[in-house]
Amino acid sequence: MSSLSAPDFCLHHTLSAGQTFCWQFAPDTGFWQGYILQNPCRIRQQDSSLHFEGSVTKNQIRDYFSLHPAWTARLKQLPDDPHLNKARLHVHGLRCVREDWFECVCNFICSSLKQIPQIQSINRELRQRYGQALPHGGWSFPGPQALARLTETDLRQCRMGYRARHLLTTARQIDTGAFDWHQIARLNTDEASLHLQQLRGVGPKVASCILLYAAARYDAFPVDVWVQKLMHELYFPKRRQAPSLKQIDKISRLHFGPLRGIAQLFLFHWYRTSYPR
DNA sequence: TGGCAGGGGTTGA
DNA sequence: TCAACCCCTGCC
Repeated sequence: MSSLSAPDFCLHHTLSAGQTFCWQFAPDTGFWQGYILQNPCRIRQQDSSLHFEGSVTKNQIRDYFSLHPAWTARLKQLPDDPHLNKARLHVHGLRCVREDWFECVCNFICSSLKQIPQIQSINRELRQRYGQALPHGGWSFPGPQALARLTETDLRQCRMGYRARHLLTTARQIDTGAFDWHQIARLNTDEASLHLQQLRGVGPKVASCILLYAAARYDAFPVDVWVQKLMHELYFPKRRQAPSLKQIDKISRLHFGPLRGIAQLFLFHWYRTSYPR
């Protein structure tokens, strides 16, 4: 068992915030079991220390959980907003993960009209059916090439329903080179979002999630029904109708600035788990 | 036990 | 703008 210091970090908030779907919590041992860059590992937090075992390195853990001083510095740049301040207090230690990009694409294509446990189940099925057994246990997440070889019927066995067609087309778009992930680095976030939306099953919401959780684009602002609800309730309580997606996009830029994605992360997780109703 | 509504979007008409 | 898309869960 190895350890590393992780002050101002909460493993539990970070892994239950709907950013990543390859982790499972074992309440009896207090360990989270999952994968970092195809490395199976078990991690437990005790105060400000992380104890872990598996084939993962300390630096991989630091990169995955954004355990860098830059993160703390970034938080200081968030606006002084009463709701956001409350959210930051309630879900203190929540950080943005840095997920593998292809796994992130697949997770969020499968996330439409699905709840977290179902997305986790699809991730497990994809690994066990179409990944490879890893030397230290567990299964790799299949790459685009492996998925592109499959049929829609194969993918439907992972209980993803109509999303199978989307996932298969996307895997083939990537495998044939019709879509190039590395383009993202050369584009600003709005352009990168449009680039991602060339992939089948990727709309504005899924594209923003991919940019935020796999490309560390902290100005990406995913708007789902929860964010729409919280923006309405917290920021426009007098309006009868919920603000439109376009209005929320505009307001979030003005109100939260270039780190609006981090603001979204805190508000979303707080609203879903601790917001008093 | 079974029927029904609804859910963390996207597509295509 | 809106129905259709699958499957799972919670509720009655």
